[in-house]
Amino acid sequence: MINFHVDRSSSVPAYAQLVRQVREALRIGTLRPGDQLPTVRSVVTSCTVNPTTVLKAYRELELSGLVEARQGAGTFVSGTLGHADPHVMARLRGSLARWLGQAREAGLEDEDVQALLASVIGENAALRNKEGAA
Amino acid sequence: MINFHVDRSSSVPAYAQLVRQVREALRIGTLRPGDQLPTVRSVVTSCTVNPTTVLKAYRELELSGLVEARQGAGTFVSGTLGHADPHVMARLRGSLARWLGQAREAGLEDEDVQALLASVIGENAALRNKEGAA
Amino acid sequence: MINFHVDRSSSVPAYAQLVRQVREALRIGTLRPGDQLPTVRSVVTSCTVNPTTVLKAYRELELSGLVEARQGAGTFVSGTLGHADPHVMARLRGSLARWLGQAREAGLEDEDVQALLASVIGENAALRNKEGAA
Amino acid sequence: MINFHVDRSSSVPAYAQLVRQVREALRIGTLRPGDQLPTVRSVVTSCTVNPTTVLKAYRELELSGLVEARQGAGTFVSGTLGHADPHVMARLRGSLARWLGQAREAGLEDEDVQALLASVIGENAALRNKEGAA
DNA sequence: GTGGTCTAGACCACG
DNA sequence: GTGGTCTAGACCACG
Repeated sequence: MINFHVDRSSSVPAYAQLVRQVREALRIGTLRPGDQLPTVRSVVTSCTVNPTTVLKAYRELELSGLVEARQGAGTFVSGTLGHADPHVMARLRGSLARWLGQAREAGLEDEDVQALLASVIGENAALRNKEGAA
Repeated sequence: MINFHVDRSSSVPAYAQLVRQVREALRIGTLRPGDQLPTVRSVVTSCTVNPTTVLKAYRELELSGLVEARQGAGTFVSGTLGHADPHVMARLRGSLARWLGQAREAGLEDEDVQALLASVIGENAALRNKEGAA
Repeated sequence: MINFHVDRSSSVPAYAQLVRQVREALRIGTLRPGDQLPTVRSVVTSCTVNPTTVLKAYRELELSGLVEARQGAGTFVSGTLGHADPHVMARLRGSLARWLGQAREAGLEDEDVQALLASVIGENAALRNKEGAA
Repeated sequence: MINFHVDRSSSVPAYAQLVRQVREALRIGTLRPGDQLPTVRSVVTSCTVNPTTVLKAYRELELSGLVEARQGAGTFVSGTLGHADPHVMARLRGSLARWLGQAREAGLEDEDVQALLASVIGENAALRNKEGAA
């Protein structure tokens, strides 16, 4: 079962952090259709947030068709995100982990690594736009 | 000069997006001490945000010692973030770009890629915590 | 609870006056960790300022670690300033009050008294600098 | 001749800092009618401010009748503030300096001392208001 | 022309 | 009800 964590000092709203964590888990396959999400009550105690915050996150996930609340039973994953082959995913994950190891050895911090990926993705998008226009 | 963009549909507040973009540019070396940030008014027109939103972002950067506002003159980078050797940074960027190429070929979307990195970073941190405790 | 007052004719910005009053209250022990600050809305009505002005003050105090805003709950003192023994503080306060009485009898106004203290502090600092250099 | 200093990190505008310093010097007798203020040019270089900032301060002092600009000659003190006997003033200054010595020994910082005076003055004012009303 | 303060007021996040 | 973000826009401080 997914293990939520909420960073109160972040400028991202708490409910959005929960939504993002579910989406990420769906992307990397940690969460699959049929899996149960933590109960609202358990998130309230583990993350010290208000029930309405959790409800807002779950409602947003439900509206995008990713989860389904079953009265009295709990909230369950009902959709998927990303469709890559799990084996390919595992391979890519491995090579990315190796890359991260090198980055760490070179002294890069988490924020450096994230900035680098953001930059490479952005550059990539710019390139494709150009090609698309050409 | 850095080129801001604000995604209004994001749950990340506009001012926080600006802050993050400056921090990322400092991380990857696109922005260096002495460089001028866009004037408040230019960001207002280019990103169609309110002056106070830009000022809030610039003020937060100033309080963390990264930029310096000189009244009547502009806002200038005055600090650094991340201290990796630019050559090493360039090499790592290159290998990450190649990895991204493979990921794209395998059908991964931006959100997949970001989720993967977040997951690998998290796993890595957990490992190091364990080692630290041992 | 601290009672703010804002002097609109002062050249000190309203938000800075609020910040200063909190800092002074922390110094003299009127405000202690755990105490709640007035709600943003109550300051708005009592001092007839704008919510953003109060928020700016509270945010600055929060960034310097002196208070903590809990959304939906209020803003609370979370830090301290000055560490003098309350008893010593009370004694010094008493002798200063007596001194002020004499000053008033001699016809000194508030501004005279403040100027005198500023001057004595400055002289004192100059002396210590000299000693430090010697 | 008065020696200006401008704290750029203060929230008090630069021009207001200059005005305040002249007023304080008049209060404590450091500056007397007939004394010359520094030339605009010299303040510009010593405090690295813009000529217009100095001019604004001098103009404000002139409007309140405290100084007089003589074309081609300079700016001169033409008024007074506070009317205490210099000998009394010197005596009060001495006792305040002794009090400050005790405060310093007790570990109080500048900000503590200023907060204490502000508090004692405020209390005093409250008392007099009550008496006035009675 | 550049940054900074502030108002009046809408609307959101959270408890 | 509490803090937080944001807009539209006036006006000030400074170079």
